[in-house]
Amino acid sequence: MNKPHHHGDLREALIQAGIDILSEHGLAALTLRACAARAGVSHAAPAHHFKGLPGLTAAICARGYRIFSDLMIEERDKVAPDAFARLSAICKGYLRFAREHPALFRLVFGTKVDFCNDAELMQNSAIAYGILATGCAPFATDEPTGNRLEITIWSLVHGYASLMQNQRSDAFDDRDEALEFDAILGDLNLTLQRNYCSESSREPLIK
Amino acid sequence: MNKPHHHGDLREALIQAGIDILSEHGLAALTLRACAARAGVSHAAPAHHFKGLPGLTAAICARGYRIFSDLMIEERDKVAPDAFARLSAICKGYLRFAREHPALFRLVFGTKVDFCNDAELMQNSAIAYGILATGCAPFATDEPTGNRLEITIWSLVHGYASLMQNQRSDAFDDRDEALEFDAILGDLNLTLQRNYCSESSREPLIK
DNA sequence: GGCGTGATCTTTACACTGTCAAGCTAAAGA
DNA sequence: TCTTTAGCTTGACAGTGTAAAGATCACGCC
Repeated sequence: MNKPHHHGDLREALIQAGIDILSEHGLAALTLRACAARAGVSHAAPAHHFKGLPGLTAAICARGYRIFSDLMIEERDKVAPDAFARLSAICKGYLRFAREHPALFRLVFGTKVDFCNDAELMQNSAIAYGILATGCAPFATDEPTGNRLEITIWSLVHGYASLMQNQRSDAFDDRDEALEFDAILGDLNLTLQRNYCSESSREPLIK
Repeated sequence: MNKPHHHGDLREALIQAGIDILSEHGLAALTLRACAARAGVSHAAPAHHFKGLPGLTAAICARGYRIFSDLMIEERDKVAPDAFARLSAICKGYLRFAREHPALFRLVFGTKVDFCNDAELMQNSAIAYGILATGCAPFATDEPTGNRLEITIWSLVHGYASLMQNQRSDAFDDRDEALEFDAILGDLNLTLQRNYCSESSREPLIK
């Protein structure tokens, strides 16, 4: 056999195998052995890089959060420097994650992953939520309700994404989801705070 | 052995076993063999009543939806005959389901259950969502946006319940969730529709 | 180049899982 | 009473994750 004994970058290959398997075969197909086989190693090899299946799962989730963040950033960077447009775009990215990566979405948000033992997962999760929080910030007051607005929007987009993805009701049939969610966001009648109004007017000058 | 060969009501016992196992040991402990053992039968006995593990899972979900509906109805029936109070109470029941039955919540909303082959599951699901829809109805206009309001509230309460249950962010630490969600619902500034105003004033006369 | 060490993998074994099929038990109906 | 059918048990098997022993090999030192 001319296959080297040492893979070279097995940890990364296993994570990517997991992402691919989720994408092609769904959540039920994500097993340690499937990932190992796909990476071209024996079924017990992953044990060196991860603390069992839970460890691999956490690492795939951490990667999932990065993909999630990238989609939100991608959508946000497509729109004009307008606070509402930006928030709307970030939510669009959120919905894209659910739609384009259904199994990964379900893994990330539906499984009981042990956060405390994975620094990368905690970091990537915080980054992802931070993107949404910055999208909400222009509309948040300095009062205690400021945090409530963030919870509201987060609950809204997360709930919508979950229900949309489940497609468990006629209510979600045949819809342009991004368009509808935009309308829902509009229904909230979000009010820009005063300090953010002045920043908005300054931005064209910078560019 | 004085144990009868025929259990007598095995289907029901297996479903209840599943509910108990979820409650006591969490979602990962829900196996065919665990349910069979708990019901006092061999591991292959459930195959006569359910189409494998997916069939048992679907039946447990159907039961889960009933528990879900009961909680929403229970909370709704505690409050005054006021449209907003009723909607708020229904949402409180929704959040109670997530908090009091975390594993069941995750099973019902997080697993890919095959709906098309289980009439009871479809029916119970429709009943549950119907309760929420009736809570929204007094605030829905006859315009196409009427359905949007239902989606909005549904997304909101579902997202909030999911995130609260996951407890993945400091944003959800140390909170009275029912109180907060009430405030969030209040933030929406829902407007009663005209026909419902007249019904409200008629109700005391009926009683 | 040889040797030692540690990292990285393979192999083997085992227990748990769901499913299948044959066989057993017993309840219901003729 | 006999036959049929429902309802279960038993045994087998393949797939799963984990543990432990063993093999391979990369690297550094002499």
